[in-house]
Amino acid sequence: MIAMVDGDNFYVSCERVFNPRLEGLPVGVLSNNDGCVVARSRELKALGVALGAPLHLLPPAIRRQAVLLSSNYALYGDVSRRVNRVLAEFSPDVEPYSIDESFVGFTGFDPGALETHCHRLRETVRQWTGIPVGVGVAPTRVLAKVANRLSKRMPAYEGVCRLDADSDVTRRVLQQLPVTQLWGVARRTGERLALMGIETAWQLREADPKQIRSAFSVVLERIVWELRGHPAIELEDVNAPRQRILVSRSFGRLSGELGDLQAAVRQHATRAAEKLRRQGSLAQAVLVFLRTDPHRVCDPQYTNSQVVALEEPSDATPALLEAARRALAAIFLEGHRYQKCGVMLLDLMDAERRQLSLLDEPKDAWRRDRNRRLMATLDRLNREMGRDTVRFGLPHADSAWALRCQRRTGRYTTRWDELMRVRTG
DNA sequence: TCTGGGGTCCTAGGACCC
DNA sequence: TCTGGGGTCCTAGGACCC
Repeated sequence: MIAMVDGDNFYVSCERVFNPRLEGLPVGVLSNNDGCVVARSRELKALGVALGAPLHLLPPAIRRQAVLLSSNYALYGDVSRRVNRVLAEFSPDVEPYSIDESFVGFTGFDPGALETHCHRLRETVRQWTGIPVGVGVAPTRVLAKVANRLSKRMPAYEGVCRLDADSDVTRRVLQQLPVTQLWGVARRTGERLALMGIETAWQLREADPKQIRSAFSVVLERIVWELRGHPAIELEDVNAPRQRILVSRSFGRLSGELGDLQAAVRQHATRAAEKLRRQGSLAQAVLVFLRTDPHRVCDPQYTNSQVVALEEPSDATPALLEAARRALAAIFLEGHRYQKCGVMLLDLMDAERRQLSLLDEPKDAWRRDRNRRLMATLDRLNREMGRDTVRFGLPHADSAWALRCQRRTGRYTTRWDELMRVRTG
């Protein structure tokens, strides 16, 4: 059996841990740039605010009534790690899946005692971290997701719901569940399934896996097997190195200035390089993209991207910055007002397994070693003394591309200075 | 005025090879 | 009228996730 554990309104719950006055109030957390609502407390949901609702389209009455906060990912990430440490007390097999969800394997545990065990798990997470979680237990991940959903919607379960593969309860649940509510089935697939007369999770479960595979894909076939209680989905290790690294942001306001774009691309490439070194990889190519604002239908639209290959695989910020600069120069057009740009690092490889070239000369090895030590020193300074203590190039003051996040609460668990605001603020 | 960011996997189809 | 066959690799794009 496997459990899916996930935080109730996770971002809101994190905020409430550090500000109990938010309990009982309609609270929302906003995306980057304070753009739209990405997490809602139960009270905010009750006011009819949809997930993803743009902030500027919320009725004034709701904006007055609700507490709307900028997102504070440093805080949420830290709380998430704490929750996972608690889960590890209950099983050696914890697989973090996203910032607010983890699978917990219970292979070899006494099936009869599982629910009691999960109730204790849930209470301990609440006590030690302050985060309320729901727990869904089932033989497969897809069913565990369904069970998790039930654990939150049906008060009778008190936060822990178990679904066995062939019980009457499972059948009734799946018969009432629209197929698009399943993990891995979204609108597009739902539309095509409806044409075949498959609208509930139960109907999908009863479909012929081979037929599903040929009409759709192996992905959907696996979901059929999982619904029947046969595990078919393995999770890739979230700690495995990423295969590509993307850093992008919408601008705080639109800009047509090359200088603004260059500054933003520099910043994104710098961040991407830090992520790259943290996971011990080298990049072989850099992609830069930019685009105008698709919501301004009257403005001329332009979107483009360019890949620049590096001369040799690298994790050195200057090499990546230079490639990004050239990529941007290749696609920048005067006369557009840009809304977003980003930098992607591609063809990543393990730094330990660099292919040595026959053409290498001693000075190449020396240069690489010097670069490596320079980057390591820079990362250490920025880690210990604060981000951007040492950086390449200067930031623009009041940059057009800077994020708006005026409603952010303190990063209480990772910044001493901001923790103090709890007491003084 | 104001609409997020960062990922993965799979498939189809083209290029290329012998 | 009929114009090989089989394989690999790569890329773009679709679909999905949180």
